[in-house]
Amino acid sequence: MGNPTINDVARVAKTSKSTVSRFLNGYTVKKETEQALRSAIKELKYHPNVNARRLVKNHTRAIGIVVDDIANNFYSDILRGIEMVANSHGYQCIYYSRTSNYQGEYGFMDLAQERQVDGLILVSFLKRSRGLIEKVKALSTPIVLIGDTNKNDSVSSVDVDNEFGIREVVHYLHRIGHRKIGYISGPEEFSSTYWRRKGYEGALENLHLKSDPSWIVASNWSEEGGHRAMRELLNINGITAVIASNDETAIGALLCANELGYQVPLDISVVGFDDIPVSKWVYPPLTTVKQPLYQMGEKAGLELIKKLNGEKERLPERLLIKPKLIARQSCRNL
Amino acid sequence: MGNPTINDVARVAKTSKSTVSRFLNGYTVKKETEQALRSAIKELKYHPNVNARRLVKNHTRAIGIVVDDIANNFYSDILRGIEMVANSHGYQCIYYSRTSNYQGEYGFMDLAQERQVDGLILVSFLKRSRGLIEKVKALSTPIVLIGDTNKNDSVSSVDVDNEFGIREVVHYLHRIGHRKIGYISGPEEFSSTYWRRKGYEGALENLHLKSDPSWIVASNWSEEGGHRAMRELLNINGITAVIASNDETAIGALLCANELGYQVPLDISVVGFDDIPVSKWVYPPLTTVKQPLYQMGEKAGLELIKKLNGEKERLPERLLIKPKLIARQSCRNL
DNA sequence: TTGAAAGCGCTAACAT
DNA sequence: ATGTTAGCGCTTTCAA
Repeated sequence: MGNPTINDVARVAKTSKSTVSRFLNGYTVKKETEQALRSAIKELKYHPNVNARRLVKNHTRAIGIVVDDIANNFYSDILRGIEMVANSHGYQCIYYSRTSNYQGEYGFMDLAQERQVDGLILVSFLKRSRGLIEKVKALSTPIVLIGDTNKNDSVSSVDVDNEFGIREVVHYLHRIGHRKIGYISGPEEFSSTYWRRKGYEGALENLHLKSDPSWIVASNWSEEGGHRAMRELLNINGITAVIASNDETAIGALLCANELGYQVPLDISVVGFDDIPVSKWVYPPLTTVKQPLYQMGEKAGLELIKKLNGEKERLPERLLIKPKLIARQSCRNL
Repeated sequence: MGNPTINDVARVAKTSKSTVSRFLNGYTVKKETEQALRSAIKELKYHPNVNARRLVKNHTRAIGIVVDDIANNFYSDILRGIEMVANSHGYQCIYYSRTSNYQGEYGFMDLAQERQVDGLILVSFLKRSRGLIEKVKALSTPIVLIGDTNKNDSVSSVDVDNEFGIREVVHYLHRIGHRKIGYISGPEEFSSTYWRRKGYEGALENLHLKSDPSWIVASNWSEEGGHRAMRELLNINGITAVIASNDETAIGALLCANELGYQVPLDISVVGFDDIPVSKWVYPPLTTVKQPLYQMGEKAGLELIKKLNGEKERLPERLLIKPKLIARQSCRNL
């Protein structure tokens, strides 16, 4: 009735279960026993029971990836990156969706504590609470964070260099002649909002460009939000460009400009952030900053695996990956 | 060094491990022992080892969800639906990404065979090969399919009623006066392409509308594809509406019409299928068919759980869920 | 209500 | 190269 076990295999192959186990684990056995083993396994349709193995080995060769919401496709490429390196190192990925899980916000910790996974990667772009960080540090399981990070957390993390990204944009705009640049900021619950705005302000200062608090308007990162923000910004006399802190907002800004009779980029330049797929389909194709999502996943995965292997030489604790400016057609060279 | 075990708990609570186990599994123990147990567990930071439990119980209370690509966000709501019912029945979800997994196309079968999960839900909208179906039927693990299904497969499945969806569209168009309707079909590797086209052809016939092979043009379901297809369709004399078999294609069609100087819906009506988020942002907001994704996930999850519980009364083997027409502004009432 | 003991399917000394 | 044995951490009879 039950599934065939290693004992059954041993029996039909006329050997002992240790030999079966050794064979299964890649140790060499005599040619003839190997033959017998192979045919026994085939005949019985034997498959090892990972639960038994995990119990004795005390590791799972699985890593847990916890996201706020599995149905949020913004992570997609990050997940691909993690899976890629995890698989190529013999690790399986198990996803845990934080919000949709009825075990609650910290339910993912059980994954580690109950020994379902050997390590954890937490991906979230929301600001992480002190409580979360403390809990995570108390865990004996190796862990790495993707997204909101802090130099002082003493837990490994990788993030986009948001500040750098926006700085690049400002410099680009400056290079092609813009001097009066507006900024549409994002929701405060995302840490990137802080860093991107910092990039904007810092770059203006570096370039000795004029700035004014009224040139920064907040939005909720939605298309409508971008639309509203743009309407305000367009009132500013002499403004020639606006930087939106994400693509949806930028698209809203584009639409708004259009409706109000402005031509982009002739009358006003706009640039976004993220490089979401639609950004190249809108009219005009949006100049934006491409997030190195896949690469972030790779780096985080690699870092976790190094930890799991107890390797000493590792990536910097807080790794910031530089995003890349994608110049398309939404900016005018003055 | 090692993690605390049930034995440690027994020792500090001055009782036996069987009692600890019973307590952990919800059996009642004496008031005092309960107290002792609770404080021992807390003191030791004890967490049960699921691998040991799974080994003896011979089930995992986990279901595997296998998708073609975890990074394809089209499934999102399906996953949400499955997670929802799975969690509320005490099951955990484990995701398995088929293509990105180096274990190969059938690697997901190990999930079941190695007893990592109690059941499997396979979601894919690509046509499934005979080989896959056979393998899956041979599995002793309960399984349900989402997406491409076949009445004769004798494996439970749920899918959208694609034929019904397009039929609704044709009837709607007919009701508002359209008589000459073009159709942009999709790639043959998706089973829905077949059913949707069947819906189009069947409805035309039912309504005694004229039809012509040249009114159906194939596309690859991309925006560019829709663009190209539309250019052809626009050459047809007297055509007043075109149905695209997905939203991206419909958006391409919209763009094409615009570029060629047609006004939508004044000069030509267009409707899509899927109701992807952008479809309401485009101009004009796209009339389309909303896929009951979340519901499909729920139904499939429920069906699997019934199987796992050995329940007799179950959903029909092949469950087709009706999608819903969302009338927005891309169709004109003639 | 509790404890003792057997056993889930596997791995890893240790011995041969 | 292989078999014997002890155990991984838990659940579940069975007896008390």
